[in-house]
Amino acid sequence: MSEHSTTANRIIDIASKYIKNKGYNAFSFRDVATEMGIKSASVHYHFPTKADLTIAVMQRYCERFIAKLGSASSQSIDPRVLLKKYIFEFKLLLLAEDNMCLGGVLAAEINSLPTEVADATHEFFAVNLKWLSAVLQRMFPEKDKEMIKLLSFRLLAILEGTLILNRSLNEDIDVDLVIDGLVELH
Amino acid sequence: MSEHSTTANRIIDIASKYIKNKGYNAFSFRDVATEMGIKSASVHYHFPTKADLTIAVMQRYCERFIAKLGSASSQSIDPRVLLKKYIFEFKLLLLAEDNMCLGGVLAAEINSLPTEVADATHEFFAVNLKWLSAVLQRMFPEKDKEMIKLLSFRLLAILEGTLILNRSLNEDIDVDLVIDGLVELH
DNA sequence: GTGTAACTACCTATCAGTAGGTAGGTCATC
DNA sequence: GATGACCTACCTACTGATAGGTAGTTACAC
Repeated sequence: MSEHSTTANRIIDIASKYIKNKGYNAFSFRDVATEMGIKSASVHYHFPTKADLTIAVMQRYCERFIAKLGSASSQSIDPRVLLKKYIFEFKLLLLAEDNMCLGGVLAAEINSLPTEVADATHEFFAVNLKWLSAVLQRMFPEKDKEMIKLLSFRLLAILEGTLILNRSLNEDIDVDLVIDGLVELH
Repeated sequence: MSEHSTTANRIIDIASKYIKNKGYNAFSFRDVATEMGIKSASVHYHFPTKADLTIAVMQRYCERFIAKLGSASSQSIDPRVLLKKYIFEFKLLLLAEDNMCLGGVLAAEINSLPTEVADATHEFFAVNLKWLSAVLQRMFPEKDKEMIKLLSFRLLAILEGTLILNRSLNEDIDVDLVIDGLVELH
């Protein structure tokens, strides 16, 4: 559980927006500081390095999503409902601001990221795939683990791919539409 | 038809590798020049600005792909064969070096790109979708244009999404596997 | 209740490094 | 002698980061 001051949280808010928008390598402490109305040195006070700030952004992003999702294995809830919830929260939380996912942006830049940031990005996707796999396995108990892994991978790939395409084509095609009928078929 | 000297072509080769790897904002003229064994000022001689160089990279990338694909509407070829060819060339040409697509990397950074570069990225995906739509329409003549557009979009989204996920998860899941059985079902 | 130490949240000023880009020179080839 | 392909040398702008200072707050000792 990360605990940040209100100022630190505002910094994370703004940094999050900038990273989603421009990527890790194109945002700067000065960007964030200027929008905050403080100096870049003061941002360093809250987050010593750029990597520290980005990790904090990614951690909060990840934590909030998991908190919303809840347990993937809670037997009381229909996995089909859980899957719908996943898409719903993905759109609501992760795509808030600029219709883009932080994980996707950082993943594209992964080879020019500090290792700790790259690890945080890796972790984000790993957590997502784990959750999805648990739900899909409950939906299709007859399928083997490899197949379930592939289905989760495909699902997440479509989500991230849709965002990338929408962004570069200036379109706004709904992920629901792109995913529609994909899972039920199997 | 872009016509470049051998030096210019080598610069494009190296720049292409760097952009795929690190993205637009994390590669520099000095990177390219050093690997070429020349000075960064000499790279400016061939490509006045960073945007010019990146556009040249993207243009050659796009041209080569289209040249390999051939016409999507040539009635003599089974569209199913054409689609297989698309995936084949996508893997062979576009993913050469670092198993990544230039379009996907640039798309993620699109809001921090010079407009001309953003336009070239847009163009790349537009061309891809157009080609795919033509082929899919021949495969499914009964489907309306909107549905065909959606199917093309989904296909390309999976491809780009798979690359993004593979990259950040350090996996190497084959796009064929992720796509398998997707088109035939419809 | 005053003195003082510690802490928080900022500031100014500055650093070394790197970015993209330019001006002007050299030199071989045609 | 013009051109192409490079060079040296340099510029300005910006990057992430650090040092050291300051005002305001809180905590505790006397």
